[in-house]
Amino acid sequence: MAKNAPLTDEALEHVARRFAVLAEPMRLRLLQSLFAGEMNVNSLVEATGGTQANVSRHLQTLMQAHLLSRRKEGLQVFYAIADPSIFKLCELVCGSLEKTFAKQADSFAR
Amino acid sequence: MAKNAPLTDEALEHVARRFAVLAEPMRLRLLQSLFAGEMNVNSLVEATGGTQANVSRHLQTLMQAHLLSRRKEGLQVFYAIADPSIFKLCELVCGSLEKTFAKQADSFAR
DNA sequence: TATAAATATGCGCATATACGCATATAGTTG
DNA sequence: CAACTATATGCGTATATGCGCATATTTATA
Repeated sequence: MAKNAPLTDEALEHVARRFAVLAEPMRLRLLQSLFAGEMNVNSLVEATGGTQANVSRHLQTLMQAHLLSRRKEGLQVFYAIADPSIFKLCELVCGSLEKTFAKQADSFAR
Repeated sequence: MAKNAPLTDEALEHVARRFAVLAEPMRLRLLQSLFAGEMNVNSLVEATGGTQANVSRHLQTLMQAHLLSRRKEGLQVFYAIADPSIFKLCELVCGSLEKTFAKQADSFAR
């Protein structure tokens, strides 16, 4: 996307969709919990403080975006991060936000 | 965000907001146009095919997210990318999507 | 000062989606 | 098969936001 040929409209929509999937605090919370390794739904419900229905729905959204993998074991379903680019994405955004806030703090300090 | 302490709710909302700003095709189109260097609003209107009002609004959104810088010169206003993390973010997402689609194509091919 | 050009903004509508509630489905165990 | 557990889903509502249209604002120029 950088210096390469401009993306087609369809490609841009895919990129936008990927960002949209990451644009919900609850989904970020789920991903953050899964950073430590795979977890079943109930554990994620406890870890995030969400309702079971809502957590299940968000997990489905993350699955459809190919960001998670799903494994059934008896009654339980275990989810895990399937797309390692998530780690760097979050790191990049956090780093950028830190810089921005540091600048703002700085401009107040002097 | 990776192995570090979990982010606070407030921090998560900021991260989500950053992703949300990137979750619109028109804004991605604007950023893509600006990858080549700073441009004024009218040029961006032509480059993206959007209306002047809509382009102006999206530029404001990108400004509020601290992703762009703004420079006035007479009647014109020039915008430029102010946060270089955008480049890597887009590269990461594009790379990840390419892999996903390649896998899907592969699973059909055999 | 009047006019024109470039950009920004107020407003209304249409659409997307997050959430809560209830319920359905799948799998286990008695 | 009945009861129970874990997870998924249908439905309605509230909210957010993208867009078009008209208009306001800013700045240059005659």
